[in-house]
Amino acid sequence: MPEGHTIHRAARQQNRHFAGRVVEVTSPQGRFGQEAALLDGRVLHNVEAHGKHLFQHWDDDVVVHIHFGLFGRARLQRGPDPAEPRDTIRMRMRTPAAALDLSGLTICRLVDPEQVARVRARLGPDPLRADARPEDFVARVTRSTARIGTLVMDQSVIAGVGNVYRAEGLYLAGIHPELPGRDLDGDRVWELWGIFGRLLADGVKAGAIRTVAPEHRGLPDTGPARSRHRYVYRRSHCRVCTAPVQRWDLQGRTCYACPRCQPLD
DNA sequence: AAGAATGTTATGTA
DNA sequence: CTACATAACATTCT
Repeated sequence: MPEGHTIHRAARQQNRHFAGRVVEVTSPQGRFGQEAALLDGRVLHNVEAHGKHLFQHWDDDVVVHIHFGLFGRARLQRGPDPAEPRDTIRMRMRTPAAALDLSGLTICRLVDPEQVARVRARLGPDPLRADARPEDFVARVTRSTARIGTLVMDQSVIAGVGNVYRAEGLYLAGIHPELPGRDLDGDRVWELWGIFGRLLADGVKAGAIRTVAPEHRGLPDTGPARSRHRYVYRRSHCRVCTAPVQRWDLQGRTCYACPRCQPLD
């Protein structure tokens, strides 16, 4: 589930329900061990997202670094008596008003501010952050011989884009994933940045990835219901021109493109 | 009910 | 130094 929009949404949700409060932290199966005990009863100050990374800032400069990986999920329950945690829960945060269960995480560790800086130094600009420098993205792309389809998935090039946004963003830009970055005009790369920014912001708002523009929603759609809100991702036919969608492996991930709307030139 | 999936890193190769 | 393949790890859904 998680691309950048999910992580920023989680940060927003945690700030809304837990920031500024004393939080009970538990690790039901002991999967977050003594570290949960260390956090338990502290005040959570602020939660921040950079790309797909989440940083919880607790009292005394204690920071929890979280990464959702492919399977990570955050489930919120309102009210004073949440259901029993299921056995995959890594960390449960709780106040009298709400409980949040985190599962499937690939990273969940205590770090200090220097380690936070080290992680963030490896991340490229995040279109959802005010401090993003889009020119860094444009420069990296236009200088690289790597294919644009692999560049936009590289978190040091742009932070927050995953496999769905890759497929849909490149589709909207009319760029074929196999094109080398350096073959693209700077203008088109700026445009691509804008598209990712808009898609990610929409994703945060909607809590789901829905990329189809209003003018395309009325088109007849033969695709399965689950891909109704997509142009090419996991579709057999292009949402707009109905050409068969190409599907192939790129760096171990399935890549999708419409050969007609995304010409290879 | 096996298999695929909105992810990253470490390691080896050319 | 760059690019890319592979394996390992995480869990849920169909």
